[in-house]
Order: sequence, then structure tokens, then C-alpha cells
Amino acid sequence: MIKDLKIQNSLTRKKELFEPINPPFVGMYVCGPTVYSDVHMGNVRTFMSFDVINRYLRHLGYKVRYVRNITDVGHLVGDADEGEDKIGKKAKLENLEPMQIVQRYANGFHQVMDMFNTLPPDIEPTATGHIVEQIEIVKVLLEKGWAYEVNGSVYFDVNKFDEAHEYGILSGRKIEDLLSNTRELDGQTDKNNPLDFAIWKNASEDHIMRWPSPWGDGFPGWHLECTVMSTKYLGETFDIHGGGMDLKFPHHECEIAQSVGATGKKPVNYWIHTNMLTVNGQKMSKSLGNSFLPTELVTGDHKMLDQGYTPMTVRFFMLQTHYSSTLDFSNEALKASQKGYKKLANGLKVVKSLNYIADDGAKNDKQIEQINKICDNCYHSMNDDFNTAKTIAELFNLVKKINSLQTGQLKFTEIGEDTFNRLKETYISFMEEVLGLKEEMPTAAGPLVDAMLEFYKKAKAEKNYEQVDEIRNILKTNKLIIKDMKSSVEWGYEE
RNA sequence: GGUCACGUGGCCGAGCGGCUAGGCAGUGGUCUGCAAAACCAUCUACAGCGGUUCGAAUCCGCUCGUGACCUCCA
Repeated sequence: MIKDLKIQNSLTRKKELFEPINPPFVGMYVCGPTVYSDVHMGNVRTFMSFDVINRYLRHLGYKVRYVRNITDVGHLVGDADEGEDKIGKKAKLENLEPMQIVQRYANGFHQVMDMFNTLPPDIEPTATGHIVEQIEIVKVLLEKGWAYEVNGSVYFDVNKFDEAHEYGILSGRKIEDLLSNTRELDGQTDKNNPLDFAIWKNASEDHIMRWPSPWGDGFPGWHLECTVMSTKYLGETFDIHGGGMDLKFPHHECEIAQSVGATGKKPVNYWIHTNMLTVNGQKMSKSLGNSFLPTELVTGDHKMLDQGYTPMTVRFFMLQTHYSSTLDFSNEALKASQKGYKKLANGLKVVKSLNYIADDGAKNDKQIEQINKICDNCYHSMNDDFNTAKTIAELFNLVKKINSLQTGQLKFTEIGEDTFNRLKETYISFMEEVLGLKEEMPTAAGPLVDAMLEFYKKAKAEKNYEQVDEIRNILKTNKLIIKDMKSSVEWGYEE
């Protein structure tokens, strides 16, 4: 195992060697979705990126505690601290209990994550499940003088915090700049300063989601839940905190302020921010109306798509780009990914079927060296800030070797049993374990396909070419192809 | 306006100062009943202009262009 993982830390803006606080344990917190509507592909990209990070850390032998929350209260529509609760709004609109909304979209979220072969987090806490803890931290912040109460709401005093510590270290913002850019807002009466943010909000008469507190009935501020839940499950200082880039400011900045205010400690050692999914160069977002739902992508039922794409094609497509780059969504790119992915999937199928047999090849040091180097590079690439794009390029290099072994163009004895085993193990583990790419059978008919192959071979031996072509066509309509090789006949996924 | 990214060949995308990225598409071969698959070979690059350096896609400056954040957003 090659272990010198480097991570691009958003906090320091540098690529740093990853050193967990208590190895082999690693604590990772990722900001999850607000479950007030369906997740779109942009959301999926972020969670997929962290899925690979989680998977690779485990592959390296770390004991990861992966916490990803579900926001089910406190996230407001529109301007900070003044809008309606997103979930409450949807509940009113549909005349449902807010928790029904939460359950519906949380279920949907899990289904989507599962569809894209994303591993579930170890702990998936909800904001409403931690009201008590949130009230406690509000008390602490009040006691320590970092917050003030006005009309049943409690606000974090950003100015005061900035004097003692430094507000804006993560996003590189200065308080003066922020102030000069603050828009004049109506109804912003309670806050002392426009930069202050609510940590507890008074609930008006018609507000459905409410809990009793020392300051009257209310609900927690959005930024607070992450501080509380990450601290509760991972400690006051933990290893990795992740989320989409758009959460850097103000969400993560506020989290830092709250944590430092409450504990006096730096909450997170490594911040990881993933980049956005774009459509025609513009960020995919619900408000812009350019978002794709996972189901639309799979079925192809969207005005901008001319066909559907399987979940693994999409996963592959996303992993072909580094998580910190924007990724643009287009039919052309997706189509190219479909073919590329099939090639990798075929490689997986082939390598699993290969077993070392001593043949008539002579030991070939150059091949041995090449294969070992590619295997090493899989680790080097992932160690380089989880560079999945580069890792995939290495896997394609391995596919060439695998295919050559299958067709007999490369002999087993040329590379030897050890190298063969390493090749097989590396390819399978990086595909399935690390990248989470699996085979997708277009038909649920493995044994039947094998039977067809037997007929094919027979027809071929009898030079009954009409039947040969017919069998080819039948399989092709089922998205399978026949690989006619010198020594054997096999089937594969149509590319 | 402020802050910060980015601009790579027909397309998508790695690249962090010298050593073939990779995929898709194209071209030429090997193989094949014909194909397909596979393998081998091959063609198009680093937005522009300066500078640093023995050497720059890679560092610095300027220009042009695109985007993100500054308000809810993964």
C-alpha cells in the first residue's frame, strides 16, 4: 500500500500531506442536502466526490467515521434570516406535515445515492434530532458574549468575533469589504449588524416548525446544526470537513465562527470543497431552472438530452474530472463517457474471468515493469488529492494489458504470476472499491447469454454463417456483442 | 464594484518547470468467412502579448474571454 496522501486544503489553499489526528481513525463531516425537494445532478456530484474520498480513505486502511447530515429545519428561503423555512413552506404548499416532506425527499435522496452506488455515511444526523444540543450551544455562545438576544431571536455577533479572532479566514473575506457590499434590506430590524447571523430564531404565530427554548418558541439557525452535529460525533477538532464550494461562504465561515466561539479551538484541519456542475458553462441550480433530475438523466426524458444514460455512465463521466474543477454537462461528453465506461466495464468482466495459466511465453521484464508502474500510478494519482481523472487514465492503460492477455497477444508467462495477480487485484479494487464503478448487466440473463454463445460456437464450427449473423444480431439488440478471438469466444457490453 | 478561479488538440478532460496523460471521434495496419471486439501505429494542443529561466502549458505581469462567491444553493 502506498500511503502519502495529499489533500488540497481550502483553508490554507495548499496541498498538504494528510495526517489524521488519531490514526488510523479519520473523522469526516460533509454537509448534506436540505430535503425540501428532489436532489439534482449538481447535488449528486458533490456527494459522489466525497463518496470516492471516503472509499479511498478506507482503501488505504483508515477507519473512517463519515458523518453526513440531513437538513430538515432552519434553512430559509431567500435572504438570510428573514425568509420562510424551506421545508415549512413546502409543507404548507402541499398541505402536509413538515416531517412528511422531510421523509419523502430524504427517501428520494437515499434512492438516488444508492442508484449511483454511493456508500451510505456512518452517521446521518438530522437537525431536528439535535435541537437540545443546539439550544445548549446557543447558551454557551450567549454566556461567552459572542451572541446577543433580540425579541426571542439570538444572533451571532460577527464584529465582536472578528476583533478577537478572524472572521473570513476560509473564504478570504475581510469584514470591511463584506460590509461595504451589504445591500440595504428592508425589515432587517433585529440585527445589530447586517453580517450577524441567526443562531436561534423566534417563531412567529404561523410558523409550523417550532421548539420551546429559553428565549421562547423558535427554531435553530441553519449554520448551527453542522457545528453541533460535527462536534458531537467527531469532536471539537476533527480531520475533514467537506461540502460544495457554494457553501464556503457564508455557511462554513459561520460554522468556524460558532465553533471557535464555543470551544476556542480550530474545528477542522482539512477543508475540502468540491466544484460545481455546469450546464452550458453556467452553474446548475434550481433557481436558474437548468437542473437535471437523476431520473431524467437515466430515462433521457429532458428537453436537453437526446438519450438516457445509465447511472454508472454518469458516475464515470463525473469521475473523469477532478472534483475541484467545474464539470460541464453535455450530450456529447456523456456519449463519449458511455463508450469509455463500457470499455472499463468490459475490462472488469474480462479480468475477473482470467486465471493465471503457465503458457509458452518467455519472461518479459519490460512488460512486468510497465504493469507494476501503472499499478503504482493508480495509488500515486489517488494520493494526489484524489485525482480520479488520472486514476481512470491508468485504468485504461491496465485495460489494454487485460485485453491483450485475453486475446493471447500478451502471454501469462511473459508477466509471471505475481505481476498478473497484482494487475488483477489492482484493477478490480480500484474499479469497484475505490471508484465505485460496477458492471451493469443490460439484461438479467447471464446463463442464457452463455447458452447463446454455445449455439454461436456450434454454428461457427459448422460454417453456418447465416445463423452466426443471426445470433450476433439477437445479442446486439440486447446491447451485447460477441468477441471472436483466436482461442475462444466471449461476450461483452456493446460500446 | 470586491474576492477568487479558469481559458489545453474536432470534442471531453489530466497536467503544479525538463520525461507519451487518458477517453471519444479520425486515419493506417494486424486479426477475421465478413464483421465486431482486441492489439499496434498515427494526426490535430496549450487564449494573446511581454518577462523570469539553460529550459514554461506549467512561474510573473498585462490584455482579452468565461465562470463562481459576495443573497438561498452541493
